[in-house]
Amino acid sequence: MPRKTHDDSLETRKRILESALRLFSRRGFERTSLSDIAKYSNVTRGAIYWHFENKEDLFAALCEELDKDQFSGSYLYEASLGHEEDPLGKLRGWLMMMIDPQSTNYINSSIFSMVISIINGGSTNELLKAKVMKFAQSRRDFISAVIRNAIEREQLPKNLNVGLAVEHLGMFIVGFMYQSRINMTDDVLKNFDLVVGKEIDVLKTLVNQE
Amino acid sequence: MPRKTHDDSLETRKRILESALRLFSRRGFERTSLSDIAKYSNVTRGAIYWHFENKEDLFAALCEELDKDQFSGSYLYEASLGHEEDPLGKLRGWLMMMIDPQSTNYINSSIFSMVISIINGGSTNELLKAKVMKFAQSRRDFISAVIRNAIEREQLPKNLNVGLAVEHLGMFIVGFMYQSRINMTDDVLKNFDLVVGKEIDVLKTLVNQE
Amino acid sequence: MPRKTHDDSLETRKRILESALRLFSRRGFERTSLSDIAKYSNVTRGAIYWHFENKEDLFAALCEELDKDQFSGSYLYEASLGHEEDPLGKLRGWLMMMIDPQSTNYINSSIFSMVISIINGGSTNELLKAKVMKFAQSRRDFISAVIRNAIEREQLPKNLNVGLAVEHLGMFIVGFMYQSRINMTDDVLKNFDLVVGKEIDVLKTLVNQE
Amino acid sequence: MPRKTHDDSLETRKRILESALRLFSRRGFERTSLSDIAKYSNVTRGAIYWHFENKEDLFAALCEELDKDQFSGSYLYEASLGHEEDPLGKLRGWLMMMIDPQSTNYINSSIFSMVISIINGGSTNELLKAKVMKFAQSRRDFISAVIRNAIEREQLPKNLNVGLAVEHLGMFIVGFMYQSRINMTDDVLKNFDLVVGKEIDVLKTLVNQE
DNA sequence: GATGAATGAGGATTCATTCAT
DNA sequence: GATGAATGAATCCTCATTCAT
Repeated sequence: MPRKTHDDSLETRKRILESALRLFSRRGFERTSLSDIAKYSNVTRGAIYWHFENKEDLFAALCEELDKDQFSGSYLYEASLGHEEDPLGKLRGWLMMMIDPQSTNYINSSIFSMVISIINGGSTNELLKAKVMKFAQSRRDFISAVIRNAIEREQLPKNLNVGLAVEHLGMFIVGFMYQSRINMTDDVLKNFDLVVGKEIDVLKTLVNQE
Repeated sequence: MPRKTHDDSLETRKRILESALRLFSRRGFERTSLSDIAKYSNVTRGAIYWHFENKEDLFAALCEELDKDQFSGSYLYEASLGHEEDPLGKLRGWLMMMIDPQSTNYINSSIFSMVISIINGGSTNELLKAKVMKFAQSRRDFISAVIRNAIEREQLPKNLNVGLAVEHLGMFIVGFMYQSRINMTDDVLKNFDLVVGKEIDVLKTLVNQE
Repeated sequence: MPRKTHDDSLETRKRILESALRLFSRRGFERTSLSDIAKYSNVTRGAIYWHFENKEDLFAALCEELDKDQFSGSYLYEASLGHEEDPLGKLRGWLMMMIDPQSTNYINSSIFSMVISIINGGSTNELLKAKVMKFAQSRRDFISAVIRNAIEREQLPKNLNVGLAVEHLGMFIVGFMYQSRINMTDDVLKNFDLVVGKEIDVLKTLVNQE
Repeated sequence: MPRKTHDDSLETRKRILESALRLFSRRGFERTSLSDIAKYSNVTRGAIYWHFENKEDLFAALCEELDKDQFSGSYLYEASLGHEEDPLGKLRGWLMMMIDPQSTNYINSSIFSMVISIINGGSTNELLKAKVMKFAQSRRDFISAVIRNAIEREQLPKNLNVGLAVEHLGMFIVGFMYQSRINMTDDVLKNFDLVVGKEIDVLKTLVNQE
């Protein structure tokens, strides 16, 4: 039977999004059917279509949602604030959470395989691509703010190539994520603080060349 | 139609594998249908089933094939040979080829999205998973050989944490690959030699900690 | 939201019926969804169900509505009145309006495609069929009255086969309608007065045979 | 199990087309599902998709098929031949067959409701529309040839407005068809030879006006 | 009176797979 | 060795309909 109140409706929508996140990130966009999501959320397929236009739109909405709160309240968010005194330290803390299964950082990361599947996989829906891109871009922007903050606080050199640094961090994050999925040896997990430290060290050296 | 010779048959098989590589790496495993591959290879779907048991088997065969010659004749291959005098230099050269669309390194790299899609995507075919894992492992082994070689030649420190180094390089490669798919800024491409240089610098420091 | 007055309610009902007429006649019964009608009327689907039992009932109501005023105030209506002195002239005028996109005659005509879609399309709702039939019959009755009137006024022969004449006119109207939808050449539109004239000439000859 | 030989395949295709004709003309395009057609032809839905790209393509193929043989061997065909001495007589004979349930003329006629549903119903498939148009045009061409033939044989006046005549006949045919579906009185069926005669009489008068 | 939420049946379409030839 | 035909299950999506509010 239909949900009665507006709140019930929001609750349903939330349940669908949560299921979608879980299943998409577990099995990928293609291998997850709306049926799966419906079952997992205890709603009918029709309900999904009430809240979202189609499967791609659901994904786009998911991206938007994650975009909104992927960093809120996180170390990264704090690191991006102007008054933060140790942005680099916070960034480091945020990176360290990538190996903590409890953290949203950990969960959100898994969404990236979908991002790539959508962008690269030949979806012809330009609107969807745009939203997904925006999601990816948002992370860039956040990191960019943190880096600028760190320059301000003289934790990073003045002549840093900010664009390059942002991208380098992106490679680091994505690279870790994927490797860890395939079959990462314990070596990395055990030495993750070392690895993160090296990444930050490298960041410091990515200055503009004459 | 005339009975095909053994050579013709091999040729067909090769054409199918090539098409599969191209299409899988372009659109992903799920979004590529056997129909697509058949069309692209100018054979019928039936022909694919003559050469391969099913779609997953085709993918596994592809992995095996790539495994065989993904590094043969490449800088990486040379770097792994015992008599190579500058293994680190060759490794560097190999990494640099990741931005060259002509190189097999470039093409093969893109196969990794599939690897992840298979491993992560919930395929229940253990045999397939095993083959795919083996493929991924093979790259590890090769890189491992190179690194040992470099230690031998004193280009890398004796107390290097080899496993960690291998994994770090893996993260670097995969990270670059995926970032470049999403929307990498020119910053990285323009400074790719710098970036590769930093990675090698980091490698040198990944020593076992007391 | 405020409780609507009785007038508001009638207005809503009217809006729905108007939209239904427009959309049904444009796209046909099947291809028009209640959603389409709701959007076009700026009401919700639920509102439609308040006023009508279901889609078929909406259609039936539409037929009844059209039935009521399809001819009121038109030349045909005037032609059917006992005191009309030139019924055949009025009939002619009414037919001429079939090529005038502004006239209701033009619009109502297009409702016939639906009528056929319902009758022919295998609806199992006998009540609906009856209503639709009644609608079609109503036109017959009107035309019949006009023809009798014309006989009275000696514009048509006494021994006219009235049933046949009515049907012949029906064929003429429907035939024109459909042909003009497919791809009628200008020949007909340019010579429409001639064509209408011929139809009336024929009418005059449809007398009972010995 | 799959059909074995090429002939079997043609047989399957034919069965599908026949079922489609029967069901489409009985229930209309929209109300006929591919499932219905599959069941009626004793094949699976998949088989339909082997032979036709989609539902619209099936319809287009049906039109093409009907186009090919809608007039072959009929009176109309004979009437269109240059050596026919009584084209108008044959035309008349062809028209008379519209009330014979056994004749293809009778069956084919019913396809026109679909034609209109497609053309008018908002299909966005331009290719389909073109094919359907071609089907409709083909009838025009045939009738046109007959009329020219009749002029040649001096059965129709030299200064006949051929385009108008063709269209008038079209209106007559379609008009009859639809009226007979709704609820035509016996008056027309009983007097059909009279009605057809009148139509031919009218044809003779559709001359170009000064 | 009307809305918003949800259902569920059914429809078109895709696609891996099978198999007689 | 390879093809063409066919199957059938799964998937996305639409839509009439219901009903608590």
